[in-house]
Amino acid sequence: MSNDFPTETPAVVTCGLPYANGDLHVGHLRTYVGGDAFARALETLGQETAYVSGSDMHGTPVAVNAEQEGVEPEDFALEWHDQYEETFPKFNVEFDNYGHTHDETNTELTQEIVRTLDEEGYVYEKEIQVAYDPDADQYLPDRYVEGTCPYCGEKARGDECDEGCQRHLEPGEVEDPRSTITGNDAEYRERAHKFFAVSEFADYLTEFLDGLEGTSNARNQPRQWIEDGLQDWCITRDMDWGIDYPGEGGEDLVLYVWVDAPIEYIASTKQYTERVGRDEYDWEQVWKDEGEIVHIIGRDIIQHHTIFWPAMLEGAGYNAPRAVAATGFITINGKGLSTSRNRAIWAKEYLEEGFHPDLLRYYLTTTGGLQQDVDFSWDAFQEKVNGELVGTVGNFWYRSLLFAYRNYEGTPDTDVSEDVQERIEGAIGQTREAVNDYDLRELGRAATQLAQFGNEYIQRNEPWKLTDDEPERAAQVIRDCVQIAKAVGVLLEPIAPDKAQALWEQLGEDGAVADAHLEDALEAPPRNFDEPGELFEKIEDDRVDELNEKLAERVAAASDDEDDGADAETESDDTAADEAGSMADTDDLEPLADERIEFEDFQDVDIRVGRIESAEGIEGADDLARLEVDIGFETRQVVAGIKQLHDLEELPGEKCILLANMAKAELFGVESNGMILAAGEEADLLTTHGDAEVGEKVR
RNA sequence: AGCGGGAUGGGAUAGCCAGGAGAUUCCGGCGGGCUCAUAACCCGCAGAUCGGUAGUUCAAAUCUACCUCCCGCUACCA
Repeated sequence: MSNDFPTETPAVVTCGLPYANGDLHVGHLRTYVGGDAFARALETLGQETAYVSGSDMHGTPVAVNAEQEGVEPEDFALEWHDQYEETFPKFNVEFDNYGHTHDETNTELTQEIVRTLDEEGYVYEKEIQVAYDPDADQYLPDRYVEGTCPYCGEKARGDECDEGCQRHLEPGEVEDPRSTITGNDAEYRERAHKFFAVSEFADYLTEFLDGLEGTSNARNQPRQWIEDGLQDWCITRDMDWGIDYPGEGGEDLVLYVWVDAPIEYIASTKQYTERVGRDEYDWEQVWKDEGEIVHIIGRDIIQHHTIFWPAMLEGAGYNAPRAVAATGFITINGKGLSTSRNRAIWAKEYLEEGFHPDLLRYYLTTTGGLQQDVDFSWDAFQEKVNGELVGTVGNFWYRSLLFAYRNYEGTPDTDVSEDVQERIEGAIGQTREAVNDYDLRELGRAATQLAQFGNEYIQRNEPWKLTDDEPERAAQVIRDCVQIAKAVGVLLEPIAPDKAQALWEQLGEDGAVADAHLEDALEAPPRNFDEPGELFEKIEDDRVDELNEKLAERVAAASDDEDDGADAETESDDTAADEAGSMADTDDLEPLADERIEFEDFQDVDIRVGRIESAEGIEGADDLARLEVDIGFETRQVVAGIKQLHDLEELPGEKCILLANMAKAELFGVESNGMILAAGEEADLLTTHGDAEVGEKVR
């Protein structure tokens, strides 16, 4: 789009709604901080911008969890909503409006939009099979039901095949349905539901994606869906919790959560207008007339924002989004973030450790590209903070301002040199480009590289040597440095607003650096300012060790809990089995096979003598071990479920029996090329007791 | 099975969409400088078959095809 930011028309930046169902962690923060930084950067460019979001209150998980806690869904969700609203400002994530999907604005707007879609002929009614629990006398939407995936045959939830092919499942698709509430077998009943004719938008969406800005994954991923043929979308559910379906024939239906959730973007903007006035910001102009809509989301909800949502907007006569920027996930120490295993850095925890929010903001926005998955570790965090924020930015700020203060009581009374002026202009250009590329890392780099230039500049010119003999040149150098310091502050504000503001105040500037525009980076700072202080503090090694230990302990404790839980469930069985095993009670043995096979059949099986070369556990798997087995001709990598049953260190050197022509398989991402033979629950390894050589066939 | 992301000097990353002298930045190593500054900062050096193979091209890290390996989501059954 040639229509670069800043545009004549106002912009709205949104970020994916946090689902009111659990604590916030760094994975969430990456999206909200990213959106916040982007919105701030737009404003620095002089773009009229609103940054809005809200809590996602509806849907079955909230209803289910509320039920388990014995509270009303609304109260349950509101509690989380309140917590989110409190937490965001602590990370300097400042929404112009933060609402929730259950409030009046969103409820009304959602119903209005659905009504419009209906009137425009995009909504139709269809009888579908809905799972129904006859004992509990209720219908079972989405995750209230589980069963078998019709596509791959795996166990699946009502709304998606979570364990198998990952397909999104429409209501009525799951086979062998069972109620998750009662565990009862469910039956399918005919039930009239409302459908949104997404399929009619295929051509529109293809064109829409061609012009969509943001990250490439958001543009490419949905194309596959369109090529495969779009399915119409069931937009109603048999539930109490949600927004009532507004049209005829759906009196006891509520809207599917993904209908009203994105509409909160509009509703939240509307609330903002209602608060500040239409002259200040006009939500209708942005959403209906002309405006720049930018969605910052996690990469797990791309389809909703690039298929369903733009189709809804188009069908209801609203503007299409200009950009969808989808962030990658966060891993912790190289492993997947797991809330159930407590392998996560929680928002609350980070704050309790006493770290400044801007440090995490900087880390999350400048480590890796926006759509890249990013690893978080306290070591990397320390390295980035100490190296870039303390060493480069903080140090430059401090040495420049301190020198200026001591020798000139502020900004030396002279003009900025041409070279430095140009260098700052270059950084401004770099920033402008970064924003238009939705590249937050580059945004940060524009600032830190300028600070680095400042360090080189002061070093090269050595003003401390000039003050006596060449006072004018010294003043010039410091004048330049103070200007660079100020420019770095303006450029860094979107990412580290608090620290930038602190610098602003040290420079004796009035007002807020957040209100400054890029051009202000070239305006002279006040003539006088007070003695500056250090704005960034080093993180010591001891501190990092401590944090790593805490994290490790926590993760260990969580997996212990899990094991305990599992043990508790099966403990009696295990004990019984152990005793039975030693007594070889035939009642516990698998019955002998009745069917006989021919010798030819046995010939199909290629069993060899092997020697285990190495054995190591597989990360993340409790039982699986990766073995390298020498079978004479070659060494095979085999995955075996023996990790907990054997001392892996003792295995290398042991002979074993290996089924060599077993089909290859991949377990936990590790290829298994063969199968080790073992007996019984304890996986007692089969071996030879004579001098059979490695590679010899067993017959 | 599947889907997505990745493979670039010791480690971590950029560049790839819009091909053009074998490449960015950070950390680490080695050597030097400076002392205004938070043992900080500045300069220099070492180090790479840009995962593999084939192809398109005058030219490929960059495009195409295939392959190998890694990581995440799902799976503990080999």
